[in-house]
Amino acid sequence: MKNDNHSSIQVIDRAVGLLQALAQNDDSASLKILAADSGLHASTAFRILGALTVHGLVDKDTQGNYRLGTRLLTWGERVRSRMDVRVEARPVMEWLRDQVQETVNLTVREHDEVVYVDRAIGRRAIRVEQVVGSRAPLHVTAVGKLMLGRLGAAAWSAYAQRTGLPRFTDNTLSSPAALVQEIEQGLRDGYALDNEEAELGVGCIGVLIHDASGSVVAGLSISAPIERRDPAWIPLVQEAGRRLSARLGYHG
Amino acid sequence: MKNDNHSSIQVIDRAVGLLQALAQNDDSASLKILAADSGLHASTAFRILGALTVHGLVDKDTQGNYRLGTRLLTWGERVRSRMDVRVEARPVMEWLRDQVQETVNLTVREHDEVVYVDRAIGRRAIRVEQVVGSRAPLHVTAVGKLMLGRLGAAAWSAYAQRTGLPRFTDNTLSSPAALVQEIEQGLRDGYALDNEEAELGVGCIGVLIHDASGSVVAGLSISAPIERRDPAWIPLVQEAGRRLSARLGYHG
DNA sequence: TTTCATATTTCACATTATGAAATTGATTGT
DNA sequence: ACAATCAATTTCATAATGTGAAATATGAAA
Repeated sequence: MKNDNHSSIQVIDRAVGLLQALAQNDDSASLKILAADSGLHASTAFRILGALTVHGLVDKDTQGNYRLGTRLLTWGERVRSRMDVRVEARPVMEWLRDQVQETVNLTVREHDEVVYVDRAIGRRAIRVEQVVGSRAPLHVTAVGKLMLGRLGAAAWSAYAQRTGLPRFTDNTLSSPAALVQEIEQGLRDGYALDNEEAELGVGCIGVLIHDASGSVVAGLSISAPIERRDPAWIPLVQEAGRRLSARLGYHG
Repeated sequence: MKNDNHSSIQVIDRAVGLLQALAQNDDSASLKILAADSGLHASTAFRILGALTVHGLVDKDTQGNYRLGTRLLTWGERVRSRMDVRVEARPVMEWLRDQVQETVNLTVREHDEVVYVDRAIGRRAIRVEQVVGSRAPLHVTAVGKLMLGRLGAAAWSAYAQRTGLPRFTDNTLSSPAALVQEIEQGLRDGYALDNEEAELGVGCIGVLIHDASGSVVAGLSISAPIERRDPAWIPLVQEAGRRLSARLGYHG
């Protein structure tokens, strides 16, 4: 390590320096200029720029000059929508909650689990409430099955193997075949249900939320005592999902 | 190099892998999960994430988990506005050209020069035309002096030393003191002039264009035969600059 | 065709990044 | 309150990587 800052890695410092130099020019820049701006030997700059290009952080224009690559747009959008999603979701969640008088949850996926990040609590005395910050495995939640669905078939089987699909109730989908069927159905329908799979007595209707780049950034769901859950709410959840995705710039 | 792809640098591949893992989780992620997703040893992931954090590509939330950092938002915005600026500029340039019947130019800065990237040609038979793709030194153009101005005082003197401020006409500002005075005036006024400094007989009025993050992304200017240039056009150029910046998301 | 500037490739080796092990800190269970 | 467990962080010997100087290739200009 070349300095007291023990969080320094020379190649990363150099790569970021090159990206900064690209960000400071308003158009594309030649290898010579980038090497000069970053203080690097041209062959070093050349190789680092090549590695960044392979990953889409840099690309080359038609004259062979370098510029910032579109991967940064994608990641930048992830940062923006992370900042936006809770703020944008609040009025939509309250709208949906007021339509059906039940709790509305906002979740995000973290690896094999959904994490409850916000909620609009239902107005009835007997209601479902999830603790913000709490988690549930993907396969036992409506939105978690959709999130898993969007990761692709290889991810479904890897998830099933990794977790063993533990049962939470008699209704939990515990075989890979049943899970795959449910996921495929949910992707087709554009919504999914939790039929007392996580907890007896609790039923959910969930949809996915997309950002401007089309990526899934969250899940939105109604949770209610199973006897009150009403299939008539499905279009309302889907409408809320569309509204929130649109607020995040998704127009797919 | 570990594979045939000669554009590979291991640390960059690893850093990008970690950033991708962060992008795929919808919320922040722990070190353990990131190491597992990326196949890296925890101490290796720890150091790489630390280096990325120093540069703002990653940050840690209040629970100590990692997430994509705001520098990516900034760079992503640079990519977006590069894509947008020419498209958004076209109607504004045509509007401005129609107001004054003279050529309107769009430029970007590349190191010590402005590059002409688009134009709306004036309608009079005798008119100023710059070739798209051609360049001029910053100090002899209206917008170039403003662009240099926004880089800060240290950059002004470095530029003067590096280039020697070559004279193009008797009107070129060739002393550092004269250039500094002109730059400061332009930053105060919110526009700058080229008084036959690049070419005898040609006068310009220019303003800077900003993107949503407040960065300068381009310059916009009218170029006319000096005897036709009219100070009454200054508010029109400023209005065109505001319109174009607003279209790019700037609200400052 | 020749010249020149920039981009790209090669390679010996100096320096960096690595991973295994140890240590520290936080959380959970008793 | 204390012990156990787990994740994060630090240390350090060294293997492997990234480096820069030199050579070569390429394309534009004269």
